[in-house]
Amino acid sequence: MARDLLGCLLVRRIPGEQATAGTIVEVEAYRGPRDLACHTARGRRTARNEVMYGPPGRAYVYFTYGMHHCFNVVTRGEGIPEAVLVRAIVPVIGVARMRERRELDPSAADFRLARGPGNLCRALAIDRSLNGVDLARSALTIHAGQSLPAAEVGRSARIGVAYAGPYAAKPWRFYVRGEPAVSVPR
DNA sequence: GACCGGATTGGC
DNA sequence: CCAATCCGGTCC
Repeated sequence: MARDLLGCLLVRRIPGEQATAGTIVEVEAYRGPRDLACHTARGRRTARNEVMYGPPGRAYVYFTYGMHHCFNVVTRGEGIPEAVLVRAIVPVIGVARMRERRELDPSAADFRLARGPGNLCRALAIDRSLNGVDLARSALTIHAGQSLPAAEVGRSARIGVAYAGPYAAKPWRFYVRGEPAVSVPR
């Protein structure tokens, strides 16, 4: 599911504003109770991660480090709490609006607008008000894109999960090779 | 109710 | 390397 999300278009709509959107180029799979890096590790079930236990195709948005949001796609649900973290998109629609939200130096390249999960959420104005929304019909939607040749997909360990013991090294991060919008290790 | 640390980011 | 900044998970 994580691999399949690469190449899809993530669209953010706000009434009275131009839409903003981009192509997904970096994701990570979080594989439920057995995965010590997952918010549902060891069957944890709390108000924060509750939507991971619900139906698939919804947004799981959480707030972290006191200042950043992260956006996930719930992939299994109904008792199987797994999700895919979306870490980067290539800005495609409403690029100027995304730039306004980021307040970056005007000389910064477009590929920096939504590189990294926190930056992506800022660029698309994603916050906890979108936690639980249906990604097929809501202010945040995902649309099929062109499929990627396997040769263009890179894999690595996930970012920022060094605490997860044996699961820290699992190669469950997927990204588009050579794409500058992908966060650090490309 | 206290305490600890985070699926990050950007600056030094 | 480290500060920013606040919420949630955990334990008492």
